[in-house]
Amino acid sequence: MQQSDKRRAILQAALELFAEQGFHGAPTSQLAQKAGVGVGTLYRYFKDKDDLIRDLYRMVREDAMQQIFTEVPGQTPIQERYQLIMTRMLQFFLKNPLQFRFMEQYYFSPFSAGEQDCEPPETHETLHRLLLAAREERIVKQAPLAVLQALAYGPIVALAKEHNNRNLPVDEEMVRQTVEASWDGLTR
Amino acid sequence: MQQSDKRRAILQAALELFAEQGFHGAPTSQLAQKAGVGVGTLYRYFKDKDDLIRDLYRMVREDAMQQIFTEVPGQTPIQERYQLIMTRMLQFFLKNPLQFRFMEQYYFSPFSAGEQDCEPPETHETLHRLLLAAREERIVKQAPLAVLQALAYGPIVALAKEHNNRNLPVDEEMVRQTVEASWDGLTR
DNA sequence: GGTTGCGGACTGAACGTTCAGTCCGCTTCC
DNA sequence: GGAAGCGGACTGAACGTTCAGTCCGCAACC
Repeated sequence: MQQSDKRRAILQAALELFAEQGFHGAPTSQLAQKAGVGVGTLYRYFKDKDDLIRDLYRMVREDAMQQIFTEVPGQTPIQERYQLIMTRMLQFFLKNPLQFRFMEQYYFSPFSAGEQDCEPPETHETLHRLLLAAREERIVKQAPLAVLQALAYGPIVALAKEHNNRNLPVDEEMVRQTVEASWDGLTR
Repeated sequence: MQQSDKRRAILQAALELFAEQGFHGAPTSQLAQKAGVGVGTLYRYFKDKDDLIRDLYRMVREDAMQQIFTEVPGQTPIQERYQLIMTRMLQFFLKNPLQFRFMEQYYFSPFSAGEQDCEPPETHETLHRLLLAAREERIVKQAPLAVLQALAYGPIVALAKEHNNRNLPVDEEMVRQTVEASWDGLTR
C-alpha cells in the first residue's frame, strides 16, 4: 500500500507552513491543525521535527528532479539540452513557489550544512556532466566548474527569487531571454 | 559623541551569531554574553530583538554600499564601470562572509517581506541606472530590467554562496571570469 | 447475528525546556 | 544625593515532545 493519507497530509501542510513562515515560525501545533491530525500523530510518522523537515526535503527534491530531467534526449546538441533543462528548472521554480522557498531555506539552514547530499546529487550530476562535456569540447569557457555552475544557476535562481519573494511577474519571453543569456555567459 | 562601545559590541556579536546560527538559533542570553554585557543592556539600545536585527541590517548595508560604490568614475565606459562595481561587490561578499550570510538571511526572512527598503535602494539605484543606460545605448540586450538584474547579480551571488556555505575556494581569476562572463550574458 | 476482546492508530492535555523581555538593586559619574 | 548606566535573576509565554487514554475496525466465539 502507498504512503498513508495522514503522512501525506502532514508533509503537504509542512511544505506550506515552512515555505510561508519558516521552520521556526511553524510550530508543531499549527502544523498538526493544518494537516487535520493530532499533534501526537506527527510523531508516529517522524522521529522529530528535524526528521520531518529532512524527509520533506527529500520528497520535494525527488519531485523536482523528476520534472526537470525526464526525457532529456541524449543525442541533441549540448546547447539544446542545456536550454531544455534550464528552462524546465526555471519553470519549476516559478510554478512551485512553495517548493522553491522551502528548498532555498533548507539549503541555507544548518540542516544541509553538515550533509553531503544537500547539493542534489543526481540533479547536479546531470547538469554537471553536461557542463564538463561542453568545456571539454570548448563550447563553453575554460573556467572552473564552480564558475560555470554559478553562471548557469545564478540568473535562473535570481529571477525565481524576485518572482517568488517580490511578486515580480515573469512571462514566457523573460524565461527564454534569461536561459538564453545564461548560455551566452557560458560560451566564449 | 559617537555610538557607544556597548552598542557596537552588541551589533558585532549579533552579526557573528546571526550569521552562524540564524536569528532563531541565537538567544539573547548568548548574544549578551558574547558582547560582554548583561541581557538587560540589550534593551537599553534596542526596543526588541527585531529592532536589533533591522538596525544591524541597515548598518551592514551602509557599510557594503560604502565599499562597493565609492569613487566610481562617471566618465569611463559603461562596461568598465560595470566590471568595477561587480568585482567589488563579489569581493565584498567573499571577504565578508558574516555580512553576506546575514544579508541573505534577512532578505529571505519575514523582516524584508513587507518592507520596501529591503532591496538596497541606493545600491540598486546605481547599478539599476547603469543597466538602464546600457540598454538605452543598445550595449546590453533589450530585456526587462528584472532579467538584466538577474543576469548581473545571479552569478555573483551564486559564487559567493558556494564560497561561504560550501567552502569553495575562490581566487582572483575566478572572480574575473565570473564578472566578465556575467557581462557577456548581458550583451548581445 | 450479536457480543466480546483486542491491537494499534490516534489524540491532546501536560511536561520540562527555552526563549524574549522585565525589573530591581548595584555601580558610576557629576 | 540624584540620575543614568548597567547586570543578571526572574517571569510568563511558547515551544517540541511525551504518554495515558480513546476510539474503531476486525477477529473470535457463542
